[in-house]
Amino acid sequence: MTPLHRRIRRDIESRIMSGEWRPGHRIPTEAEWMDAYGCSRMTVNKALRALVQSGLLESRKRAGTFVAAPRFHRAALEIPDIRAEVEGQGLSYRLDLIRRERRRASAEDKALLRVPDGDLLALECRHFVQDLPYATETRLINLRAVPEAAEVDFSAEPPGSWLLAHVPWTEAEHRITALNAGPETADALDVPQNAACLALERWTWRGGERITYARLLYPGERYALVAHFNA
Amino acid sequence: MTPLHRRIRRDIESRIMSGEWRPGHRIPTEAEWMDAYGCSRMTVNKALRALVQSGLLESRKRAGTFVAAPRFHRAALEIPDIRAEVEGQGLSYRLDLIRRERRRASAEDKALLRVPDGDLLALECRHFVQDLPYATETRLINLRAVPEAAEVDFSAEPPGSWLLAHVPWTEAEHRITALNAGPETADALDVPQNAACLALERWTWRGGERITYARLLYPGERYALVAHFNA
DNA sequence: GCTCCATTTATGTATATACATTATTGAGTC
DNA sequence: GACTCAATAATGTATATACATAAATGGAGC
Repeated sequence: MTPLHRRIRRDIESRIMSGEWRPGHRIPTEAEWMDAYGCSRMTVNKALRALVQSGLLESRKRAGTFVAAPRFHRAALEIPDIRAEVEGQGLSYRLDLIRRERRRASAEDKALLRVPDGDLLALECRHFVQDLPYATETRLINLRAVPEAAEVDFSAEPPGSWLLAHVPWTEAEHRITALNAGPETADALDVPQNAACLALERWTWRGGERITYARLLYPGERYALVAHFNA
Repeated sequence: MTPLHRRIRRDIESRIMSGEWRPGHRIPTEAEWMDAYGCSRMTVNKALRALVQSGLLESRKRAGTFVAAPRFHRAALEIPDIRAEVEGQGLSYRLDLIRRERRRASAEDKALLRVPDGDLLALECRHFVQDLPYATETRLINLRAVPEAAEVDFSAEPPGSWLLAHVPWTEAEHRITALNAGPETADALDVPQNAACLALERWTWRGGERITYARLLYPGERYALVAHFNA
C-alpha cells in the first residue's frame, strides 16, 4: 500500500507531466485536497512540500500553490567513480600511475588548487578500460586538508575512488571544455594529434577547505557525458 | 526568526560539512533530537525527511538515520537560455536563421527525434555574441506535440528561448561530447578546421511525447560548461 | 553453536488542532 | 479615482497523539 501523501504527490506530478497543468497554473488549495482525498491537512501539506522542495511547485502565502516554471534546462550530471562504473558493467579496469610527487605548492599549484600555501600530493595517471586508454588524470590533493592521503598507495586505487570513499565533500565545481590533443595527450590516449578531447576539471572542497583538483581528459570520439533529468 | 525545523536541519548539515559526522555515521535518534531541542518529534522528523529527500541522509527503520555516502559527483548542470544569459550580461546577441524547413520525418529525423512518424520543423541557425559566432544549432521540433511552432518566426526568437517559454518539458537528456570541426562547422564558427568543439545534444519530452531535439556546437577554446554543486 | 520467534526500538504515516505569517481583497475615507 | 487599513484566506510552523512497519536484538529450544 503506497502511503497517501505519496499518492497525492503522484496525482499532482502526473497532471503536470500530462500538460494539464502548465507552469503558472494555480493548483487546488490544501483545503480542497483535503476534501478530495478525505484526509488531514498535514498529509496534503507533506505531499506539497516535497514537490516544492523538488522544484516542481512554488507556493506563496495567501495566494496559493503554483506549478513552477522551469527556468533552466537543469540536468543532474552524475560524474561517476570511473572504476566502480566500469567494473559494474563487467569490464576490466586498470590504473597506470605515471607520476607521484609530494611537494610544496608551486605558483601554478596554488592557482589550480586555489590554496594560499601548503603541501600537496601531485598525481598523474591513466585509466584503462579493456586495456584501452580511457582517460588521463592530473590530480592535486591538499595534504593540509587530507593528510592521510600521503600514505595511500595510488597505484592500486584510483585517487577519485579513494577520495570519494574517504573524504566527504560539500561543494564542487565542474568545468567542461573541448580541446585539441597535444603530442603527449595524443600519445597517452592513443588518438591522433589534434583529436578533439573532452576536458573535465573538478574542484572539490569541504566547508571552506580545498580538498582536491582533478583534470580528466577523455578522447572525444570514445566518450560522452550523459545527463538525464526528470522534473 | 528561522523556524525550528530549519535550525535542526542546519545543525545536522554543518556537522556533516565540518567532517564531524562522516558518511556512515549514525546520527542521534529522533527522540534524542527531541530532548536536545525540547520540541516534538514531528518537528525533528520534518528536518530529517528534508535531508533524506535531498540525499544527505539515509534512514532505515529500527536501525536509525545515517549520513549518506555520496556515490557520485552529482552536479546540477544548468544549461541556460543563450539569449537571456547573454543579454543579462549586457552583451549584444544576434540570431542568424540559416534554414527553416517543414517536412515529413525522414529516417534520420526519426532516429534523432525518436518518433515513429509525423511532421516536424527543422531549423539551422547560428548564435552571435558581440558579433562573434558563439554556437551553431541544429533543431528538430515535433509538430505533432507542438503544432503552434509552425507559425513562429524563428528568425527573431531563438528556438530554445521560445520553446522554454511556451512548452513545458518534464524530462530531458543531455549528451556532451567533443569533436573536431568539419569544413562547414569550422566556417560557421570561424575556427580552424579540426578545432575541438564542444557538442551538446539535448532531447526533451513531456510525458511520453517527444518535443524537440537540439544539437549545439560551441568552439572549444571559447566556451566552457560550468556546473556548481552544493551538497 | 544454530535456528526460530517474540520483543523491542527506531522510523513511517496519519490525525486533529492551534496559532503565525503574509499577500490579497475589499471596504471605507479622502 | 487613489490611498489606507483592516479583514481574510491561503500557506507555514508546531504540538500531542496514535498506530503501522521493519529490522536488530536477545532468549528459548534444539
